[in-house]
Amino acid sequence: MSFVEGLNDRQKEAVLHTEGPLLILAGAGSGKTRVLTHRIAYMIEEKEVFPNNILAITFTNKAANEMKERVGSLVGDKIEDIWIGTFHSICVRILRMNINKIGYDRSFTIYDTADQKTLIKECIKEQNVDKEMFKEKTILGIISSLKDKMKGPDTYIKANEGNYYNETVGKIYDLYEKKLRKNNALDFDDLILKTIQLLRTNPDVLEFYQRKFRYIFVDEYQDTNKAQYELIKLFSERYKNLCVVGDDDQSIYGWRGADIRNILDFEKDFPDAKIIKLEQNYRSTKNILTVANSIIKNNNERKNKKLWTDNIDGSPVILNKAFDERDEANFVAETIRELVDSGKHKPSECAILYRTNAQSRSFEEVFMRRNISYKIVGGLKFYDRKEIKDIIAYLRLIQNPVDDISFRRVINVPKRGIGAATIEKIENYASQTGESLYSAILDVEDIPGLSKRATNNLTKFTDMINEFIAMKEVMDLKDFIEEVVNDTGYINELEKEDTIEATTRIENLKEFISVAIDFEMINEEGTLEDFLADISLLSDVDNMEEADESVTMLTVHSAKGLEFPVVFLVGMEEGLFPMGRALDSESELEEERRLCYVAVTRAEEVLYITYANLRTIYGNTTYSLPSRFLKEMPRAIIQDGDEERLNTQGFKTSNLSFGEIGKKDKLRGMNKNKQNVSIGSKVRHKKWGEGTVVQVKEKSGDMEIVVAFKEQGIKKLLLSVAPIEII
DNA sequence: ACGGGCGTCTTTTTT
DNA sequence: AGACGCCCGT
Repeated sequence: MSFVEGLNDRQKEAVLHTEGPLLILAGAGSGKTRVLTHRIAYMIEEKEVFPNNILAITFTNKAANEMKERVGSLVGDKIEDIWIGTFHSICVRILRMNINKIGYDRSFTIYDTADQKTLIKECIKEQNVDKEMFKEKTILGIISSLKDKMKGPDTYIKANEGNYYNETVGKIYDLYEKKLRKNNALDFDDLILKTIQLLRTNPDVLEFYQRKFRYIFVDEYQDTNKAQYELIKLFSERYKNLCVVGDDDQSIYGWRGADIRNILDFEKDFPDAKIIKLEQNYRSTKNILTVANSIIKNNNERKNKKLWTDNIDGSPVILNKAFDERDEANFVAETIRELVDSGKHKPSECAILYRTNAQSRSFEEVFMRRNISYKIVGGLKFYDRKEIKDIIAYLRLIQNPVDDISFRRVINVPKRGIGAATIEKIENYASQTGESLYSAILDVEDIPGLSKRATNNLTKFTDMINEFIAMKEVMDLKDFIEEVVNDTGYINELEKEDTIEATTRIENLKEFISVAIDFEMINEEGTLEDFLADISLLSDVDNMEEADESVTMLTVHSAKGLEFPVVFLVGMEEGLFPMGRALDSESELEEERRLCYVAVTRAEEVLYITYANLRTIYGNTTYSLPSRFLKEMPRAIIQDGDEERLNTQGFKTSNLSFGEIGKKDKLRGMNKNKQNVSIGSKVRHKKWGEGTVVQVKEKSGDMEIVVAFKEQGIKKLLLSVAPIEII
């Protein structure tokens, strides 16, 4: 069997180049996964590389599973010995075996964002500082970005001497780290950082993994941050057989610490690196690709690369201007209806891509009303639900009793008469003795000031948890979790509630148990520890079911790596896409542009782009201009779906060229003698009917008027662009 | 221990 | 607009 059959020349070259550093610049839809999987298979089957000498790192579990499946179909059982996983899961695997060497217990807990928040709140409180000035979200953001850059609290404090705010943040950071340590817990960033620390301080461990990972792959290299970069460097130092795959044009996580320089500077960091560009696209039509190319070429910070395809021209990209977000949603719904009724596409082949999650609402409303089934990716995650977090907290406490965050979460859930006053007494005592909360209540008599009742309740609690700790050793996972759900009285309390909400929660818990069953099937030797680590590294896209008959709605970010025959890119307006605050920085604007590029390249056959004239964001209705990115698209292959429809709705439309769309709105109405508006004037609005002006004020060279409409209530309008006339 | 009222915030989120 | 967190009253 040949592993280069059916590949193009560039792809073949990438498969055959197995020794030394290699950068594969893989454009969207250029068959990168195919190259990666074939390259691994080729190495194993033809070059006699041992599977256990291969490490493949991806960013998502989904990508990891896909790779496992595809490589597995080429090499069979040997797949078992290859380390394929996300950065985080690979690190967990290494840490589970070795973290005791840097002073943690191997049963460590992984804290998610919510746990981090709880912890940081505690730190701020303990520092006794003005919490108006030190917002948890801001501080968490600073800490996370420092961690991404591998800067510890000490360096930060030193670098900010004399700066009260920063110094204080540094102290909070320091406290945060100490608390994590004390709870035997690691946050997501720590998984990488502690692995680096482990390798740096233990030469034998480092050598072991360097020898083991003789061949290394990293997918989505453009999204790596400093810490991940350092980790890869450590791993690959010995053999330098490092193959990274990425696309600088698809770097959209800069705001999370992804450093685009990692990919732009690969040749500098790894001399003698070979670079292969994959520019042939197998996914999209020529028309779609032309639009994508003409957008991305406006960026400066990029490698020179241009996608091309042998695919057909396809249908023109269709642009639609809507009146407001409801109108926009109706257009999308109608179009999907037509596509489905005419038998051209299934609902599951259609996706709606937006910039912010909040935009999904208008689509949901319209789709629900029209009975079109849909699913939303993102939003409230399964594992973020209260009942799931509660049960997980129980499991974590059982597994790692020094985890105070989990302790606090469950100590009085369900209610067992242990209130805030009692908890405070425990805390005071524990902070004196320096032990964990759970350890403190094991000797409950030693804690001063507790009531008889509280003491009793606490004893019952420790008896229960201790029993669980003993049980987990002898029971299988699913039975054990069921036991916890029942014996804690959690289900009981929900059943008593007898509300629809409580029933949903019970359903969710059942779902959680079936997650455990699935886990047990895949991991026969899996322990509670493994299970907890596994689920804390899961995301929403991972659980996306395929092949059902509904339209997918998701943010552009979540859509990365996916493809759909029909894509609706919606909300293409200045201030929304690109986002308002990205406008003052060139690099942020470029990231928005890459985001737009990612969106466009998700489409295989048909691409619709829509924008609305009027949009309500945060309860504020404003007029918006079409996105600048629209003006970067070539007029020639874009069909303005606008005209016909607007005419039927009675709106004026003009024949201005595409690049002038922005001006169209400004021009309209300017000659209508609107200057004489004052408080009390009666106006008629195209959509909202008659109203009375109640306020007039100047706003950035324009007049903003506030109008009380008879039916629709109070609206703010910009005089120059609002479709109103004075009556 | 719980609920109501009020102020605040609101981009994206692979782990 | 809507969600969330916090404070205070019961």
